[in-house]
Amino acid sequence: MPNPDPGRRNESSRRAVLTATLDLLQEVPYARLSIEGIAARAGVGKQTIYRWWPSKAAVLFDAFLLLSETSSGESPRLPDTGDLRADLALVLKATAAELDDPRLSEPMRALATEVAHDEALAASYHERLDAPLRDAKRQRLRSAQEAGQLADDLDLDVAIDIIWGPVLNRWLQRGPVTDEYVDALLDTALSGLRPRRPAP
Amino acid sequence: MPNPDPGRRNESSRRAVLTATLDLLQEVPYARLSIEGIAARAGVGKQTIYRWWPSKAAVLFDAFLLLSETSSGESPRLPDTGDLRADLALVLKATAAELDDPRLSEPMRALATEVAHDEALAASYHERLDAPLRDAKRQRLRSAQEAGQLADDLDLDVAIDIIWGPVLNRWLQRGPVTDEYVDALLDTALSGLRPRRPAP
Amino acid sequence: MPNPDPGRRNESSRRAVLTATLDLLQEVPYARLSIEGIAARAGVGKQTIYRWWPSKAAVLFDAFLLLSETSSGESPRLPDTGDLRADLALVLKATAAELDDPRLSEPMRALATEVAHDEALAASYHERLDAPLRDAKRQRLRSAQEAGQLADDLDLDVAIDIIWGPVLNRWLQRGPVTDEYVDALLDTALSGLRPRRPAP
Amino acid sequence: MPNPDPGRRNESSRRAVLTATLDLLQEVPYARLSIEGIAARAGVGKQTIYRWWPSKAAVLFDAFLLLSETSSGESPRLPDTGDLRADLALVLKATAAELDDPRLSEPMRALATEVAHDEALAASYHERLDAPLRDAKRQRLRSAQEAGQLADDLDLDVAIDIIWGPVLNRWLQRGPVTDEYVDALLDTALSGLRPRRPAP
DNA sequence: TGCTAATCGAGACGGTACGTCAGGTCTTTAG
DNA sequence: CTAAAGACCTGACGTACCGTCTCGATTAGCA
Repeated sequence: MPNPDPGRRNESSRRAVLTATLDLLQEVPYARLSIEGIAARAGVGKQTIYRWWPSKAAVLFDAFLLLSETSSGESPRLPDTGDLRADLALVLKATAAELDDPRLSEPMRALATEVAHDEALAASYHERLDAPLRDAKRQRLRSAQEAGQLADDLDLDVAIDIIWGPVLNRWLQRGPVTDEYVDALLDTALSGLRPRRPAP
Repeated sequence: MPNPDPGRRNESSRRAVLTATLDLLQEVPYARLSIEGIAARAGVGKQTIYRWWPSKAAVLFDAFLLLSETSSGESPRLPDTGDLRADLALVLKATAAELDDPRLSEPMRALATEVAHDEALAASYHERLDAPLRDAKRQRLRSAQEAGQLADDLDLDVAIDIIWGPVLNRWLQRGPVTDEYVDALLDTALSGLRPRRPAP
Repeated sequence: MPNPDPGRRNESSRRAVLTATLDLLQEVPYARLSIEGIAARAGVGKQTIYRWWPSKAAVLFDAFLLLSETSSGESPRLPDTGDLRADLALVLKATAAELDDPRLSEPMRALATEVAHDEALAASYHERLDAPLRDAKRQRLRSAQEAGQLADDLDLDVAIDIIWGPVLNRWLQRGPVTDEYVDALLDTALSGLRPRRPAP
Repeated sequence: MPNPDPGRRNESSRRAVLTATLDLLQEVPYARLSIEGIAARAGVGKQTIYRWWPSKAAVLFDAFLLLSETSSGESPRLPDTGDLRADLALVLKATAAELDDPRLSEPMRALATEVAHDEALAASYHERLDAPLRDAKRQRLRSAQEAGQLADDLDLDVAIDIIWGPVLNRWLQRGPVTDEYVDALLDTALSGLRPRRPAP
């Protein structure tokens, strides 16, 4: 059941709106993205947008959802070669690359900032976008934990924050997220800030 | 000389604009903050705002600067009792408290999201707001490092990101930043994700 | 057979539309009367209206027709007591009263102004509504003429215009149509503007 | 003092709006005349119209006023050759010609129908447009009355209605207003409907 | 009496215009 | 010369209706 909405909603209009949104985000900054502009580009009446989405942010969210579903399978998984450090580096560097690609990063930036201002959108974001990803990350970490590569008493959600939080935060503050940064981050996070005890 | 602008700029108008901005942010979400609204509240002509600030974000930035200067001294310092863990917990929990107080968090949220979208503003932000804070943090960590409480080869900037990044990220995504979270984060970050003692 | 339309037209829907139109005209000014509003009030699909009427004005016209048929018999007649002056005063004062009653005057005003703008509607108006009334008026005047109360060479249609034209015109321009006005009008029209007896 | 409005109203914008209104009325029926269209044609922001006029009808009224001031002097007068019948015929036929010229008749029709629906506009209409004309008509009739060409006890306002009412009414109902009609009307109105007493 | 085609209520759709808000520029008046 | 005030053109907002177009679900005539 791809269409959760009742009524006689026109699927092709829905797609037109979402793709128009994504297209426009490549051309104008999010602040200049207007419902009117989306409707015009999509060849759709404004009312059709207002009928099905409560806000510009909601359109953006669905557009981003469309993008995510297209780019990846339904339930994402992290690679698991047995080498946690390598797997995480791979994923983080891929993420960093996405964050550099305007096709993904512009909608993402817009979504991130809208989430910061909109409680309801934040709930949707966590439920539909963040949770599946976080599950995949947790699963990979648990696998490593079971292999003895992570501390037994490690809080995996905190661990996820320690690995991904700095990257996202740096990106949002428009700092460069280089491969070197990822490597340094992973080394530091995995080993911890304190001195390791020298082997006796 | 806190006023870098030459000419016969009217300081009382400047203050009126900035305080009006902060006041309004307590009443309306940032998206609905308008130049007209600020001018009206400040009892100032619109042109006076356009004359001295290039954008709404710039006004916001100066307003936030005013707020920071008021709340703390010019060069902030982190407490240094010798107990790094305790000092960091104190600071992070204080930060978490500020992030819960709308008087600070609303302008902060607005600034953070504007920074994400505006390269020029991001530069100002890093230079005028982030850098001094980061210096203070780095200094505290260096002190700990010299006391042997942190690894000798630790990259202090990465360490700062690992400590503060998760908190800011979580806050921006509207997750609760509790004292428990801060404690768990600090424990995990300081010790690292890997087991301290590899199984023999 | 009052229903000239062939096919399987639903008479109850027709009535519902027309009475909804009349009802709404008591509540909102004609300019704000909408097809959607009529359909909703009538409990009828919009298409049903568009199927059977070419325009909002056509609906109004039929609604007015319904009103006229209800209030009077099919072929109206003017009273004929032999006293022309009295009969005309009676009729004109009754008309003035109707023009003061929103139940009739609102649809009437709407119809009159639509007629002014719509050639086709004007034709229908003259054929279906005005002609029968004018016939009745002409008949009454002819009766008076035959009784020697009106000039032999009088153009009855012009006479009708001289009697009813000022009243309708005054009403449309929102001037008060009082009994006194009717009396003065009749006296003046019947006697003419010129002095009856030229000075010797 | 041609500009009764306070503030810094831009006279050229005012003129542009009014002439655009008149121009558009030559191209589209009044019902299709939109504020948006006027603003676009006049090269003016919509807000400028909404700032100075309360409704589309008010714009129309001012436009018509402009037209009237242009076509005639400030205080209009009716010709007075001493021959009342001839003077009235001249004026009425000129009026009939105007009513046939779309340049005047379209705004006039629109104004007449708006007046029918809008009490406030009707007041303005009577004060600013109807009254001066009616004064001129009354003055001409009084002159005739003093010359003994009209009955001494004639109510001049009723007389005006009897002469002009039928013409306006016929025009609004889209009947043809021919010279023959005017002649018949004048003859009948001046002499009255009743038989004249034969000279003894 | 059952078939089938038109009609029905409902309402989504691409549009146009509404009347309002704000953006950023410009002009006017006062100090 | 600056500042408050606010008119101006522009563009987007979110809403109301337009007239057209599907949708099942009656429902009425003919077969």
